[in-house]
Amino acid sequence: MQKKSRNGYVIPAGAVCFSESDTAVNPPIIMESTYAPSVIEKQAQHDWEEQQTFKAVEDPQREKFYCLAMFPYPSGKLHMGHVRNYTIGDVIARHQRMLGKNVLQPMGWDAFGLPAENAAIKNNRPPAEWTYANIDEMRSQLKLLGFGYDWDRELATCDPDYYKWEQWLFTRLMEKGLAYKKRATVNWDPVDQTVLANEQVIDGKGWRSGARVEKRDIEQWFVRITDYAQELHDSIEQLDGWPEAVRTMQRNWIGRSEGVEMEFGLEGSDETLSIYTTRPDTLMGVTYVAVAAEHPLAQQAAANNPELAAFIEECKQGGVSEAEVETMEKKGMALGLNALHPVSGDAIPLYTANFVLMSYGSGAVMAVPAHDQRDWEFAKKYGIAIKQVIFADDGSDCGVEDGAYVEQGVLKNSGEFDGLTSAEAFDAIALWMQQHDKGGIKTNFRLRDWGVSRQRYWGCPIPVINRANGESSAADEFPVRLPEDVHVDGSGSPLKRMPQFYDLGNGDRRETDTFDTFFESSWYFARYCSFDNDSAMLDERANYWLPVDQYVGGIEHAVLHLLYARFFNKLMRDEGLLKHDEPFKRLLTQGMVVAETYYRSNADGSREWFNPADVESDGDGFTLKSDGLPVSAGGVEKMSKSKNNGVDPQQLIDRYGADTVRLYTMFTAPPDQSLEWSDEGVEGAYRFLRRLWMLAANNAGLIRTAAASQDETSRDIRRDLHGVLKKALFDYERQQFNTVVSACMTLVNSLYKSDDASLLREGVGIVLQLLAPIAPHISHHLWRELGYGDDILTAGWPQVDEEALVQQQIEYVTQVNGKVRAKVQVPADADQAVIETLVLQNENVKRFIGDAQIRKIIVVPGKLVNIV
RNA sequence: GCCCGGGUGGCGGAAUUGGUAGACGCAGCGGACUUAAAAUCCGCCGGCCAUCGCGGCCGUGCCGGUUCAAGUCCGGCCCCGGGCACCA
Repeated sequence: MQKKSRNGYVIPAGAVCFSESDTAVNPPIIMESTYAPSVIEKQAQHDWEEQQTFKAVEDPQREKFYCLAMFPYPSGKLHMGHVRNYTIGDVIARHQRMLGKNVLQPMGWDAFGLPAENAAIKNNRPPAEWTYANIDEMRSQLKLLGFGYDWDRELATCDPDYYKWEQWLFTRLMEKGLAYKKRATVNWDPVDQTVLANEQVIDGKGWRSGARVEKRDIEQWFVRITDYAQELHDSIEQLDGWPEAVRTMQRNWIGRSEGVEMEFGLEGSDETLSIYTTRPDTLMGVTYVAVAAEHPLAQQAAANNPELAAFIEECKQGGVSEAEVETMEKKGMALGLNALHPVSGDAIPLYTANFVLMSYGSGAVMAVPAHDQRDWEFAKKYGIAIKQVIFADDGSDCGVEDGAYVEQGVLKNSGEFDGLTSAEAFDAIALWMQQHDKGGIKTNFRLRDWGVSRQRYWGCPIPVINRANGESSAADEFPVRLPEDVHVDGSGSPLKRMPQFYDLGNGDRRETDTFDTFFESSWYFARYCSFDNDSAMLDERANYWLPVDQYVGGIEHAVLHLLYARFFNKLMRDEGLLKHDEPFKRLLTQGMVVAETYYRSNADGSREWFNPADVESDGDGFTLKSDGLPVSAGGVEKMSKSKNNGVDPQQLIDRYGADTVRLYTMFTAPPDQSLEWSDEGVEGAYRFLRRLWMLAANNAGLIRTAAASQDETSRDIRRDLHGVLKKALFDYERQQFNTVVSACMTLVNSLYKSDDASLLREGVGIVLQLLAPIAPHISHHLWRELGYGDDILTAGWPQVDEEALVQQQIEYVTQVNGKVRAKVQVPADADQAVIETLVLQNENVKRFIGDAQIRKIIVVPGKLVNIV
C-alpha cells in the first residue's frame, strides 16, 4: 500500500518506500525520492563505457543496422541543431538495438572548411589549432548527452590518414579519365585580389572589401559526374526509404530532358552553332538566337564594336550564383551578325544576353518569343519579331499579345510541319534534322560536372603536380600533406607563398588548390567501417555494414551532399571497393531549430540583435531586461550567431540533465518539421521525467514484488495501456517520436491512478522500454532499480497483448447527413442490421432525422455510422 | 527567377492516412495543500449562441470543386521556410 492523502492522491513517501503487508518477508526498498539527473546520468554513462555497450563488432550471424547522423562541422560548441540531429540518430540506433540488431553508430568531424580560415584571420592562430580545439570541446559535449557511439571509429577529415585515401582515389579517377581540367568561372574580388565563395558575395559585392564582384575564368579540376547522370537519375527509383520531396529535388537537379540538338548556320561562315531545345515543335517560331557574353561569337563581334565590348564587360559584373544570375534584369545586345535557320534558311539576328550561361550546354539558345515567357519579354524590350507557330487545338484563346503561349498545341505557319501536334512535330523535326545531317534527338541533363578545385588553404591538397612543360600528373605518394603551421591573413591561400610545399624543382610545382569540402563528406560513411585500415581505403567490413540503413541530417543537404555521396559510392563501387549501388537505404531529413529574434535598429540602418533569454514581454511589446527599453520582434528564424537567438545546450544539460534536453527535442515537434524553441517547454519535459521518477519511487516496493492479480478496473486500464502501446510502436516505426513521448505521458498519467501491483509492474516496464531510446539514462537506472533486469538495452522490445484490446462494447460515432449527432454503444459482435437498429433508436438521432426519408446508411465497421 | 516543402486554439503540436478536429504538452484561469511562497495534486480551457449541466451554429491561410463524409483529394491564389552547384 502506498501512502495516500485524504483526497486519495499519492503523496511522496520520502526516501523509504515499502509495502506494509510484505515487510515481514522483504526488507524496505531504499530508493532516492528525488530525481537527480546529474548523478544517474554520470552513472549510466559510466556503465555503458565499462561494458563497451556501443562498441560495434562485425558478426555475419546477426542482422546489422548501420545508423548514421551527418557528422558536424566543428564550428565551436554544440548548438541545438546538433543536439536535435544526434538525438534523432541515437533514438533510432537504440530502438534498433533493443529490437536485437547488431548496431553501428559512429561519429566524426567534417573538419575542413572556410570558417576555420576566418577564425584564423580573426584570432591570428592556425586553422588546425582552432579546429582541433573545437573538436575536443564538441566531443565532450556529445558525451554528456549520452549518445551511443562507437568512439573507437571516430575520424576527422583533416587527418592525413583520412584524406590520403581520397587523394589516392582522385588519382585513380585521373587515370580513368573521370577527372579533368578546364577553365571555369569564379567570383573575383578585384580589391582583395581573391576568389570569393558565393556566401561571401553580398548583393554582388565582396563581403570584406565591398567591391563590385567580377566573374573570372580560371583553370580548375572537374570530376565527370555527368557520366553517371543517367544512373544517378534512374536509381532514385530504388530509394523508397527516402522522403518523396528529396527524391523529387534530386530528380529535378539532375534534370533529365529529351530534346533535339540542331545546327544553326552562320551567315558568311562555314561554321555552325549547336543549339539544344526541348521544344523543337516551336522551331519555325525562332526569331533570334542568344549567346553568352563569353561566347567566341560575341567576343569576335565586340572586337570592332566598342558599345558591344562595353556591354560584354558589364555582363562580367556580379557573382556567379544561379540565384543572382536569374534574378537580375535581363539584358542583351545585337551582335550585328545573323544565324541561319536550319530549316528555312532565313537569317536570324544574333544577340548576346546576360542570362545565357557559357558553362551550360553550348552557351547558345534559340529564342521563341511567342512560346517562351522570358524570350517574349526580351523581344518586347528590344523590338524583336514575335511569330506564333503553336495554336490551341480546341480553338480556345491562345493569343500572344499579352504574353507567351507556352502550352502544347497544333502547328501553323510552320511550312511542311503545319497541322502536326506538338508531340508529332517533336518527332518530325528530329527526323528532319537527322535526315539532313543537322542534328537529332538528344537526352540532356541539367547536371553539370563537379568542379572540385578551391583556391583555399584549409582543405585537402589536390594530389597533382603541374609540370614545367604545362602538363599535369598525379602525385604518387600519399598523403600529400597539408602544412598545418601557417599564418592566414585573408590575402589568398598561404600555400601559394610556401615554396617548401609547392616547389618540387625543375620548374615542377605542386598544385596549391584544395578539394571542395564536399569531397571529404562524400565517403566518410564508408570509412567508418574500415576506420583502422592503414593499407587500403576500404575493406570487406564495408560490405558487412553498408549500405547505411538509416541516415539522418538536415533538409538543407537534400541535393548537393546527398547527390555527391551517391556519386562517390558509385565511384568506389566501380573501383571494386564496395558492392552496393546506393549508400543510404533510409533517409530522415530533420527540420531546423528556430527561435524568436529581437533587435534594435542602429542609426546606420544596421541591427543589433538580442538573445531571447535577455528579453521579456510587457504585455503589448518587448523590452530588454537589462535596461527596460523596448526592442522589436524580428520574427522566428533559424538559430544562429548572427541573429543572436541561439540557446546553449550546455546550460540546459547543466540545469536539467541530458534526458530532459533529449526528451524535449523529441517531444516538441516531429523530426522532419522545424522546432520552435520554448524554455517553458523544457520545463515541462523535466516535470514529466520527475513525475515518472516519483511514480517509480512511490511504487518501488509494489513493482519489485508484484504478483499476477488484477481486478476489473485494472482490466480497463490495461486495455488502454496496450492501446497506447500499439500506437507508440506504430509511431516508432514511422519515426514520429513526438507522439511516442505523448504516449508515455498518457501511460504515466493513467498509472498514477492505479495501485494494482501487477499492472504497475507491466505498465512502468513498458514506459521505461518505450522511453529507453529517448531518455536512456533514467530508463537505464529505473530498470535496474525496480528489479526488471540488468540492462534495459538487452531486455527486448515491448509487445502488444491483443487479448487485452478486446472490447465487449464498441462506441459508434453516429452522423446524420455527415454531422456527428450521437455516440452509440453497440455489442462488438453486432452485424450491420443490429448496428443500424441500435443507432436509429438514439433520441438525438431520431430528432435530426425527423420525418425525412432515409436514403442510405453507411457503416464503417468498428467506428462510424452515417445516416443520409 | 527556378525547384521542393509548410500554413490547424493564446503557443508547440495530434488526428493510425477520406470517417468524432484540437490527443499530449506549454501558457492561462479556478481549487486543494501551506503561516506564506515554491513544488505537488485536482478541475476548466477554439469562437459564438443557448441552457438545469440537454444542446445548437461556426471553425484547420484564402476562393472554388469532388464526396454520404474533406485538415486530409482536385483546380486557382496568398503568405512563410529550405535549396540553387565556392557556407556546411
